[in-house]
Amino acid sequence: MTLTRKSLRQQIKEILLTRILQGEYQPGDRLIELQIAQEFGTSQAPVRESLRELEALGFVESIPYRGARVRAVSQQELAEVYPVRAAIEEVAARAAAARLAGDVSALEAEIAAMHRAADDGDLYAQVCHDVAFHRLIVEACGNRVLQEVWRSLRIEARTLISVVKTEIEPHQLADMHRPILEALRAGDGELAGRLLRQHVEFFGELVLKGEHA
Amino acid sequence: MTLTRKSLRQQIKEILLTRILQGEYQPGDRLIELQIAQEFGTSQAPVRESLRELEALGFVESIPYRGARVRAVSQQELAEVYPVRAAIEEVAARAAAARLAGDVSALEAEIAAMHRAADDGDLYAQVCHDVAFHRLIVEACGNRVLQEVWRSLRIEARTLISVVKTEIEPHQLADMHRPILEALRAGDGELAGRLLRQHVEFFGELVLKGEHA
DNA sequence: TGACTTTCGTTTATCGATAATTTATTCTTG
DNA sequence: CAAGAATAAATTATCGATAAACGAAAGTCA
Repeated sequence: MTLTRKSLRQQIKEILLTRILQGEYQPGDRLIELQIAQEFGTSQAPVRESLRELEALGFVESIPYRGARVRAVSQQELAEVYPVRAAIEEVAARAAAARLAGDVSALEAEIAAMHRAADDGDLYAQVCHDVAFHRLIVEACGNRVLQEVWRSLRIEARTLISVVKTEIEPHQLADMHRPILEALRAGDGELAGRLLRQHVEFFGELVLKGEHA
Repeated sequence: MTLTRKSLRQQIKEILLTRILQGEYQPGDRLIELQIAQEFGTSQAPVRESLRELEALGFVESIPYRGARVRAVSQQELAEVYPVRAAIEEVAARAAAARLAGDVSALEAEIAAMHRAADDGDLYAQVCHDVAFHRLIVEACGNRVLQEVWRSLRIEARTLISVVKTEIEPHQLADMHRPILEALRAGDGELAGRLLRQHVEFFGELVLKGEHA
């Protein structure tokens, strides 16, 4: 009788992903199938499938017969995400304005949480709530394809890197979300979209500037 | 000595994908691992991995212990692709205008090919060149992330469905691309982006209208 | 010495078989 | 006859072992 509800593949994938996101595995580190299998007391097969999934998600890259490594996210790639994000979040905001019907309480809560995190000097929490704010808008838009694309950008994993490299006053960062929220409250999707696009593009430019550091 | 250069997994994946795209496997059809393995004379493992990849690509969906099926693309999903496509192709066109430096010969060739296909009444070829036109712009933009997202929309697989359901005169369809080309030739990214966005949105609306059919 | 070949250890890719799970079917039992 | 338990059939998930490919190190010959 197993206590586990999920498949081994799923469990292993999640553990590996956690390790990658938390930096336990560094970019470039090799992920050797049998070695990992041994650690978890499983056979090679589920580990192999996990790695393939992580490869599809873009966290790992592998070469035939040479194995898998943690993928390094280049500064260029990081910067390239922003124009795409800006464009699809604009679309999301336009659609979200109508569907939210002025109910922006969840967004309000995220801004408040950002301020709390800023007070505590908890950078990680601040990033989480920042991302959550954006995710709420994307999820409110009702377009599944858009949501899937947004998720595929893996913004959680990348934003953290960006923020660390930029130098913005945390409370100011939180307040930058307020005009977007107000536009959504007013049901003005056109405005909300434009503001959100500019907001995201602004950070894209910050990343570009940080490139010389 | 094997004649095959690629891994079994890769080969099987490609064959299965072809069958799905060509409609040999219909949406909802079950893909049974051992059955496929037997057909190709391999073991279950490479088939299984192929199915997992196709699942990640969105062509197949699977439920634990219940197997994989060819994924059905709903009309809704089809319609939802267009706003996303419109947004990212707009970004692509803006960037492409600068990088093409007025060299639109490849685009010109695709429009010509569309007309030839229209003359031949070859709908499939027409769709291919239509998609190729858009792909050329996306590839010219230089943003790898954007390209990856565009590919993930699997426009080849979906456009075919759309076109079949719409009733546009083929030559007219081809000519609709010309203003975009001219804007790119003139290096006016802003205009090219706007035109391309409208162009894609136009088809999105066609799909919506066809929904009642 | 230096380019080429061979050998060896490591790791992935594939295999064949078994365990686990689901669905359908048959068998109770009231 | 219907509801539920037990069983059977089909299929996926996992295993342990083997084959194939790669990279590095040792060996060979001019």
